[in-house]
Amino acid sequence: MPDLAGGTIPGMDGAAGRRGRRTSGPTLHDVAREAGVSVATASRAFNGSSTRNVKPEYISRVLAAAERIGYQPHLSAQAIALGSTRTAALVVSDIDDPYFSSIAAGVITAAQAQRLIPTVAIADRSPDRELQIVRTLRGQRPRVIIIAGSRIDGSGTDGALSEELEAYQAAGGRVVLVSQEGLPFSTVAIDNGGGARALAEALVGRGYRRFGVLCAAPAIRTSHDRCGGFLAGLAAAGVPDPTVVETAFTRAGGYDATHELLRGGRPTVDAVVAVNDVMAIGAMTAIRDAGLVPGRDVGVAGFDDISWCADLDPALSTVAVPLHEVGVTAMRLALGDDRGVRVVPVATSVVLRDSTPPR
Amino acid sequence: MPDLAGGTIPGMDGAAGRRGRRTSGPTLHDVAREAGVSVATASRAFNGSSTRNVKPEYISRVLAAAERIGYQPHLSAQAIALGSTRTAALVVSDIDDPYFSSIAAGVITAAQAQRLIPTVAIADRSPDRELQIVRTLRGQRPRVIIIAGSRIDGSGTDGALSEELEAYQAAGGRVVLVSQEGLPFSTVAIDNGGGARALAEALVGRGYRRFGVLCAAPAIRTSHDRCGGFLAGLAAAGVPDPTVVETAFTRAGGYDATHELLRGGRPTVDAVVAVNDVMAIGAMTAIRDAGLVPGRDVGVAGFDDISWCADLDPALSTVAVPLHEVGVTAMRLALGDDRGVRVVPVATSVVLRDSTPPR
DNA sequence: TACGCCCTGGAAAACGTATTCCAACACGTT
DNA sequence: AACGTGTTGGAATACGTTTTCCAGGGCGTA
Repeated sequence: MPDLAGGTIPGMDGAAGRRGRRTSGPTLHDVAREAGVSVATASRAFNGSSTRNVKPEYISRVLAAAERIGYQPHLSAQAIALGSTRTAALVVSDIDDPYFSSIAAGVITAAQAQRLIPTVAIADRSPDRELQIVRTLRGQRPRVIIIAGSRIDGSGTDGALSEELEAYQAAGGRVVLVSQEGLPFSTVAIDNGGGARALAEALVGRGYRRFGVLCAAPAIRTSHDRCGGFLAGLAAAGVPDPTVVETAFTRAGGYDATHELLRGGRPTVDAVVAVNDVMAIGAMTAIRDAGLVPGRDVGVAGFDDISWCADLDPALSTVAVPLHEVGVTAMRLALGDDRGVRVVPVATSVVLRDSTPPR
Repeated sequence: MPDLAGGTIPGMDGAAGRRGRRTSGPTLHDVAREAGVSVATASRAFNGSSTRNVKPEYISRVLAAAERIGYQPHLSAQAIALGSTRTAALVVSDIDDPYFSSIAAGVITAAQAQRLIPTVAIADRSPDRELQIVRTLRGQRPRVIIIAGSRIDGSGTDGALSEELEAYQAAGGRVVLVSQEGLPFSTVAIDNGGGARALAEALVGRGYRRFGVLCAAPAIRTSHDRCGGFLAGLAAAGVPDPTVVETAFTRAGGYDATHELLRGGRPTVDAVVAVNDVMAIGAMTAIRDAGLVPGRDVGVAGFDDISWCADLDPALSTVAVPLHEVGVTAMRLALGDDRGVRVVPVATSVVLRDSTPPR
């Protein structure tokens, strides 16, 4: 097919590429030609190379030409030439969960502030998926990879994941984990244990004694830590062992477990405490469906302080985690000069509202 | 500033690249060498080029070599060679808002299913920011750009935005807008007007007559359409004109406006209807803060049916929008064969719950 | 046995940008 | 006026991949 030279059908393909290749948009060559300078000069005009000056007149001429033909530098080409991209990868379990979307908001905002392009992947709460994602992520050559999942201990993929991340780091990448201490990478460590412990003390202080604790599979680190902290707090306060129910780490899990807990008709617990807010919200609905009034008949508390806790009725008692800040911190940690593993603690604070009135 | 190359101290950089350039990870060359074949063959071994076969033995040898040295193809380099990337860009106003995070979940999931890399940008509800984002997005050369913002009419940037997107499309990109009819691009059109109209009829059917309508600035298209639809529905039902209050398109806006509306002590309206759920949630809280009971004293309704509507007390009446599906549809539309502008309608449906009991 | 064809591997070019190296030039000093 | 120095533009090369083009080998047919 020696069609080239556009001789065939000169209509249609207008600005299309030299060799029939569908080239997308004007290139630096085009700008240079338009401005009457060399590509080298054009390139320098944009990102004024250190150690080199380009005559102001040329700069403005190049900039004008670029503006005129609508040039935008090809980021992939830059990445190739420079040897490093300007993308930052974020892996979350489920972007539709307010816990993750708040963290994501922080990460993305921080990334944009650094002129980085944030990419986000959803792992669907599956360690296998997470591993697979990280693997393909490496092809992207992002500057940083931030993983805000629910670390699952002993999931079998941990070794492979570490290995993958290790290789990524060896190639110059930066890894930051959110709330997943235990793997050998920099981490934003949410004080889950301490917060849960403080919550236990606060609730005992308000007169609660018989607790139903809703936690997820013990392999889910976050749940494990929160649950453990809460139990420790109870023990320290000399309160008898609570009823611990294991369920899914979701709103539905909270609903189901509470439904089960309340089966007998009259409640056997003073309060239901869930390891996160969405579970607690499910619990509140289950309490209502059982014909009881959350807060009055059964106290309810969660964890995270997602944004609409205060808009519930009764407003939900919880442990506040500065999620947005967690995201920003993760990004800052990833971009910091400090190579090597660092753990940045993030404090949590108990917020008592009407869902756990004094009793 | 970029770390002025460790070139001075020759120690340190171990596995670094040939010319001191900080090369990230093994390349196809390395794989080829390791497998004892040429780069061409190695490349073909991975993505078995059409019109070419490579001997099975070589394929497995290459794959084994790649596995051994932990090779991942450099996506930027592929993008350069192929002339097109595998990224899909999503622009949202605020990822922390459940409306957008649900749509984002749909878009991202659909993108991943197509092995595309989703990038997301946050426009912070600012048209200027949005324009700026789209501009820099073009440098990314994404296959598709999906914009789920709150189109703001007459914001002054509309022309420039269209121009930018037009240029992007001309270069082979695909643009899809979510719920922003009016611009000359393919759109997933949420039936805001129809849904609002149906809501009006349903509420009138339940006995409500005096409405307080909370909408945002008329320039915000979504708000405008919903508000207009609701008023039309009321008019059609022969109900007297409601009190329309203009406020911010957020939870705080809903709260403030309702607070104002209820100032006189005894409510002058039967129901408060907000143009989205987060505003309605703010309204419910304001109603409570005024010493009234939402649902019983004042009906409340929203729009979107974000996930926790049913967990509120009273459960929030609203107009359901299949947000996840909207995201998926946007992606499908973007990837479809069909060039040219298409508008895919998405139906909405009224969901009456306890926040608007029969009156 | 010779010819031609299909098949497959390798060398080289291309993608768009940044940068190194070289040449040309202006300017100040002697 | 000659020389050195500092500055600036342009050609060429590199980045990692895909793809084209070319050459060599195996095989069937005449």
